[in-house]
Amino acid sequence: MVFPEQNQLLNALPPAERERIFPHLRPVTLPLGTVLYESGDTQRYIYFPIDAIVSLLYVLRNGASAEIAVVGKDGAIGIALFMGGATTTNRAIVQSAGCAYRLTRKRIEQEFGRHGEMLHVLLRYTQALITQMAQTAVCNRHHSVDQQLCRWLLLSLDRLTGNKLVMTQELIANMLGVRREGVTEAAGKLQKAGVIEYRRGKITVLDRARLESMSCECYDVVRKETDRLFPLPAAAA
Amino acid sequence: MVFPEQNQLLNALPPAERERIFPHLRPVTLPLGTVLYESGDTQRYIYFPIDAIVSLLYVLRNGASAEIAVVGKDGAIGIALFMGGATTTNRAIVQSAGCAYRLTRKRIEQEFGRHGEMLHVLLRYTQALITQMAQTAVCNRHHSVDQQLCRWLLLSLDRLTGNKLVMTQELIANMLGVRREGVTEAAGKLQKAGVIEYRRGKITVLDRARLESMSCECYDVVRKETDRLFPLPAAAA
DNA sequence: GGCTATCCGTTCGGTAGCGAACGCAGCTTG
DNA sequence: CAAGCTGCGTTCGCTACCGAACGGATAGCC
Repeated sequence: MVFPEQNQLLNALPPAERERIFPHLRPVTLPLGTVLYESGDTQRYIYFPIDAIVSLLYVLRNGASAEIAVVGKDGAIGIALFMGGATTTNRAIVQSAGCAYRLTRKRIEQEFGRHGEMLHVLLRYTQALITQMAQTAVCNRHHSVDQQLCRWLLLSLDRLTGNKLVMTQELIANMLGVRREGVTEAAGKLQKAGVIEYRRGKITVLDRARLESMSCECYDVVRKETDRLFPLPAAAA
Repeated sequence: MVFPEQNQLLNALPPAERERIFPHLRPVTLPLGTVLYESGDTQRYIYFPIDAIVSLLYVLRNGASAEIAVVGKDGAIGIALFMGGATTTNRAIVQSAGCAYRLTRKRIEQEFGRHGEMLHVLLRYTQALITQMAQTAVCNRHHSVDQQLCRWLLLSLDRLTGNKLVMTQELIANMLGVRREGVTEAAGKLQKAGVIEYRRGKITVLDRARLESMSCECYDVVRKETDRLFPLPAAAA
């Protein structure tokens, strides 16, 4: 079973707001490859993933692409709805199948207009998202494919349960904005080192600690900043 | 003379809010190289540039750096103050000397809490900033130094009056996150082509149209999105 | 059981950008 | 005027990554 509280943003709401909002949440299942919105689309819903992972992907005119940010149970898709723009220049595509709750544009605008905790939660999340995007920009500039693959695997791992990912090298390459061969080579090294096991689109992470040590600092920075903005209930109490 | 209205965000405010806010604005001059805040600093002010240009720069542990976004009279520095985080993981550094107006943290929080037009303007600007950061990430991945230099010159040019920049190749290299030699080479090509004139830290843009055509699509995308979010008074009327 | 699509491994030549190093011209300073 | 610093041009070897192409293995499907 899935519950709205499994999304960390919804979970951060006080009881009164939960009661008000949760009845309007609608659960949806998101198959792999679903496009939640396309660049320039007027977005209709805001999505709160539970066990799905969604990538914000930018696609250039020549077809080349790069991932801007990853969103899972830690966040929401459809920021532009309450930022005032209604559209963005990127694409939101389901990178790992799963389910999510969604809210209509009208509802989220109403809720945002109340200036309750939902507003503050969403704004704080937006800042976390900005941090992730900034880090992605720097990472694209300065770090090797090897390092970036580690970062990417960790980001995905954090948003799933278990240590298995379902993801072809071709798709990872699209996300990282590199060639498939580059991913093959980097993944090969990780496999030889015994850090992961790769088999026809199924990745098993065997040694997470090593993966973290082989990643660039970018993963850690984003993670620490997210933890700062959204302290775990235990830490907050 | 400088006036608050020269900043496009302040200019977008209705008369009533201007009357309320403008008395609290304090003009400051920002010499080249001034650091408005450092990564992790609790930010004290929000700045609205008039003729200064500020770069949001990310500095890696090994000293390498990359620009995340450029802010001039089209925006504000200190987003984190109203997003709820108070700090960010980047540095804000003055890239072109000039002046700005600033507001204390307390004032901007008060103003934000009123839920007036200022809130909406700042959120819309935040979305424009997100667009610019996303584009920077993709640009870092896919485009050549030559193209990125053009993009960068255009971004700076838009935030200044006239066609001259004061900026060494060394500094540009830091912003773009590339070697100084790379900038020298790219600038050399532009100079040979008669597009710019470069002389000891002083750049004169001779042929802006050519510069635009030699730039990657990134400049255009960001510009169009900014225009969409902040239509000029003429277009709005 | 055979066919086919998908997914991954490997190779090869080409190139953009890196790191390091050196030199030179033009401002500034004493 | 000499000295020095700053900003720019140039060079060389090196590496990571690209583009294109091919081949093998696996899984699904009829």
